[in-house]
Amino acid sequence: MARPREFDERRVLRAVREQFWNAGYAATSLQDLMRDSGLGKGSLYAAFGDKHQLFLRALRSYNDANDRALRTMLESAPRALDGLRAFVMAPVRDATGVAARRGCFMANSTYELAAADPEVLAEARRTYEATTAAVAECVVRAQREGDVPADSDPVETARALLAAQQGVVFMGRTGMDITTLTATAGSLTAQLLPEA
Amino acid sequence: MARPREFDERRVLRAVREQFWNAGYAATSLQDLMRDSGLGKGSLYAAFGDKHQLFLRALRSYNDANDRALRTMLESAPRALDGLRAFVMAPVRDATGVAARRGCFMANSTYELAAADPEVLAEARRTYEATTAAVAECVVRAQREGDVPADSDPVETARALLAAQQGVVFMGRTGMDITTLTATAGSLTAQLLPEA
DNA sequence: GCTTTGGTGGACTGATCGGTCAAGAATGAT
DNA sequence: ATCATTCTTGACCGATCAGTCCACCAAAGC
Repeated sequence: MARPREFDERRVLRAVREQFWNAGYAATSLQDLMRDSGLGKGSLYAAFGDKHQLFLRALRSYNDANDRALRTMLESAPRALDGLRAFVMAPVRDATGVAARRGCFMANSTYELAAADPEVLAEARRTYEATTAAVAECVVRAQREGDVPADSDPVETARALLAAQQGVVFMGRTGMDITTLTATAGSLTAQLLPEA
Repeated sequence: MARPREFDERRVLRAVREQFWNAGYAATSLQDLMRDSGLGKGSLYAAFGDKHQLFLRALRSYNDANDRALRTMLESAPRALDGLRAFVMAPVRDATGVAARRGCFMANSTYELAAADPEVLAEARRTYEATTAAVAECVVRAQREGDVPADSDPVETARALLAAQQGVVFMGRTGMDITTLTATAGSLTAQLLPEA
């Protein structure tokens, strides 16, 4: 029929996501996106719509990938309690501290845009509800395994763990050194979850 | 000597801070600042320097005011433990949820700029170290009053409480309804601090 | 090999950005 | 009243922005 696309959509989305993640939405220009994706303006617009739609595409794919990874991690943990601990400690998993400074793409976007951008706000809510649900499910398993008190509310516990995790993400964003940050995350984990 | 200023510097800083707080740095234009402050471009530049310097001025004055308010609150608490609880619950003090959605000016700014702006990063570190110190001091008092175990490290405890508080701030920013948010904050407080 | 279809990339546009500057206005000093 | 000084205002600047558009081109069907 006609000329086929010369680019891989996923590759483009990945490049674009890195740029938005590093610099934020407003501080990323179309020139940056063209450079990183290797595409011209016309191609970007034809394939993804305007800057805002492209951003949402990148954000959603990031969240979906994250959600899948989280569920895999939680489900594959030998004991559910280990999964919950790893969840809170996830922001400090990179021992160099680079990842901690970079933060979470969704969290960064929420802070920058959620107040003024309904679509980003909706995506934030959707994502954190999905995360809460996955963690709550893991809490239920931990209760079955006898590691978490049976009388605690799984969803409420999940929300507290998520808030704690995001607190760690935030402290990382302030440039706190990774050693101190890891200690803080560990201290939160120890107090919010039963000891082994 | 010469013509006196027609504006009150603090009034201008307050107006400017509100705008930066509501919209963020990049999304605030000089026109917005002129409208809200009532000043012309020339006056703003003569009095505060460029947009970035003006932003830093607003941010620092916000942090200083916050720090004073925090210390007053902590010191005037009848029992130090009450002060610590109030610290974690502060983000949900406004029962309408409006304040929770708006978040914290310093946290918003950290997420938007700290990765790329060394001055904002430095201000973030300075602020959170000051906050940690104030909270740690209050933890020491709580230990003296017998409400917090004497063997826990005050600074480490303070960092965990700060991270938890910022986690609550973040959840508020995602638009979580104030009732759920308050429950989450309460649940964190209950687990991180001894019951009354 | 010609036509058709859709992808590509860069020139172009109008708007808006942050920042400068000069001319005028208001004041205190003399 | 006059002058020196500082503040105020808005016109103006170059740069950059997101977004449009079109000439060109590559591939598939005939």
